[in-house]
Amino acid sequence: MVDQPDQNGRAKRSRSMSVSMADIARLANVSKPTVSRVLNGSPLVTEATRKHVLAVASEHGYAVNRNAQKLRQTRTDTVQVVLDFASHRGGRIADPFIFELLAGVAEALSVRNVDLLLSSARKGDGRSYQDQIAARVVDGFIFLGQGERDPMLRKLAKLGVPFVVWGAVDPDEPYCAVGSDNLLGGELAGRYFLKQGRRRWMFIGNDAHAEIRMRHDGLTKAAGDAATLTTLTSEEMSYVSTYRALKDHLADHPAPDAIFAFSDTAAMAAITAMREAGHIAPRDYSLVGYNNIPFAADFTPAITTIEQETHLAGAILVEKLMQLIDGGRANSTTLPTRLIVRET
Amino acid sequence: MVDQPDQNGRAKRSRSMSVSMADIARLANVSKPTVSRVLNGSPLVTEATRKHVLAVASEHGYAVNRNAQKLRQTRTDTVQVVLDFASHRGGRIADPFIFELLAGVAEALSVRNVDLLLSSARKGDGRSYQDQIAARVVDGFIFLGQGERDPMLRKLAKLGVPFVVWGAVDPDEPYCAVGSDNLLGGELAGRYFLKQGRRRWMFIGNDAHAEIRMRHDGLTKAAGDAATLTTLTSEEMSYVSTYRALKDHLADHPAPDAIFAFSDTAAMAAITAMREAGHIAPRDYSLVGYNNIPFAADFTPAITTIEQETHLAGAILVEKLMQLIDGGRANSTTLPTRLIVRET
DNA sequence: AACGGTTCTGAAATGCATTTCAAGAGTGAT
DNA sequence: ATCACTCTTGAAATGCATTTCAGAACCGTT
Repeated sequence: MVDQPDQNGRAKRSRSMSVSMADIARLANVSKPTVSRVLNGSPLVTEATRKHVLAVASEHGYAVNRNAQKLRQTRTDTVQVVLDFASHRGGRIADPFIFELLAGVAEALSVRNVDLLLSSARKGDGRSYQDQIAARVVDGFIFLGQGERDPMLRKLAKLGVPFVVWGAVDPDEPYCAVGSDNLLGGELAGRYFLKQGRRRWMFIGNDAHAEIRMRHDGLTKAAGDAATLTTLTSEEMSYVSTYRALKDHLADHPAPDAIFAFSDTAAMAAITAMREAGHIAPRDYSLVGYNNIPFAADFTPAITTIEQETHLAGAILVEKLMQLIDGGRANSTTLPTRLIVRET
Repeated sequence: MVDQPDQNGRAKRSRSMSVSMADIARLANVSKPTVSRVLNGSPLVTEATRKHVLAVASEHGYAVNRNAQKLRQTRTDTVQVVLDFASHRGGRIADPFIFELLAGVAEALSVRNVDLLLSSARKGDGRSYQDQIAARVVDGFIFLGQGERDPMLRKLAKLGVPFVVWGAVDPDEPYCAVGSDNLLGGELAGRYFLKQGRRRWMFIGNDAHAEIRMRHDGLTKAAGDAATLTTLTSEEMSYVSTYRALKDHLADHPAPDAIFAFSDTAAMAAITAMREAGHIAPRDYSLVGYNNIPFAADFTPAITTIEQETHLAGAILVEKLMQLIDGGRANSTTLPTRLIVRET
């Protein structure tokens, strides 16, 4: 029934190579339904038959053909995770944050025995996502780190495609988004600055991204009348561009005594630029980064930062998506953030 | 035939919701085979029928049921990428290197229209991988960043499961591995040191990993009689443990005038530890890291490092795997590495 | 011994697309 | 008008597991 693979790591694929449920049924002297029931843990079979069938199946290395199975069932038990690799490829990956999020999602799916189909964000109009559902490839989608693709997502939501998004939470959007409480993140940074007695704050980040804008808003809220706030923005916001922008700024402006950077990478750039202008943290200014990337703790000085709980985030994203797939509804949520105080 | 999804992002799932090829055939007044031929670009159909069928299909948002399709065909056009998330989860992710590799693989698969099933490395004996093949879920595997799982891989190879591995290339192993030319990497670092006139070298890394051992070997080879070589090892080799180990070492040993670190992260730790002992690069010593992580260029001082071509690596891994899946053979290859000279 | 009630098992229908093989339609040649 | 061909098209078989429904086997009752 099954051909022997040869030594060279290469299986001969004769026509009837694979074992089917019918084969197992025949070999075990039972019928297909019985085999099916055994394999699916149905309580309707006798312990004796169960053991016997299991033995035969295992002896022949039989595994249920998942395609036939999925063809018959409504569920595919597969979720597609859409990642924006492209934005990373050229400019390399700035933050390992998305990777951690992916790990969290992968773990949560694995616990539920759901497969993870990974794909890169397509240029697309969303039609390809619809097709994936129609083709019964996946039950739903998790979008990670899409910057600004709202129109497509809105359309997808209208079509009834089950999906969840990691990103800014906006109650007006018709889909379920999960994201850190960015407003709180900004506030936490602000309160920390107040406690340190800082009064001339700077925010580094590009408000074009909803998530970053909210961090900015949180900081503004915390500032109130107690502090002044300047903003440093550049299009790209990589390490290098942040460094340059800050250097330029310091050339003809007074230095801030507190900096809140939208990412730890930007925070490191800020520290370097400030040091070169003679300003040392925490002596001359306080600084808070974002994401708590592994290296933030190792940097000299160790960076005070806002942590987003990636593991929890993955679990919640998956939970919400499953609710949608089960035909329920799921509303957006923000996840708590936490200030991790280090040297800066 | 198709129900309207309602406003709430939630499709009603009535029994006969989905459109099948038979439906399209009926609606287009042709037979199933004709629809199938149209959708698969067969040249056997008239241009007129082709257009008509395509129009009907698109009008009804029809997409071929991939499960039925895969059930019929021998190929699944899906590859499983196995990643060692677990090693990252607890201790967070040290290097973004694996992520870049993943991006390279994802891109290469996407070009070939092959789906990517992402999974975390299981404790497993390899049985689960065999089952994935038997269950016709995937055609083969790509293992990324497995440290030491050779016995399992050897077994898998003997079973004829198509797979490729990113890692140390050992011609004695019965499977196809793709990896950087670590020996060359070590040599490049050594030659660089020689050119700088350095004579008292240090290698930082744990030889338990085959890849790292080869970098060590390459360095040793370059040293020849021209330089002395000490080795600094710790079990874990994170930033912190590397930093501590080097600090301890410097307390009662003379400082090296050249350091080759197995990773850029370790290189940063080394720079910090050395600086605190009063040794500044490149004034007092030369340093070469590994992987060219994005931050290596941004660090102060900018780190000289060895680059592994992740994008190319992804493409090669995929190419080799496809050869195996097509029933051919594939032998292991090493990919060129490149020294990127920066400040250190 | 006969009946009602449980348990367990199997035959057949079902989900959907691909492929083989044969037949139909159309063209040109004789 | 007929034969030989080439193009297109369709009926039916196939791949495999799940589910429904009916039947078999067995138990305890009366």
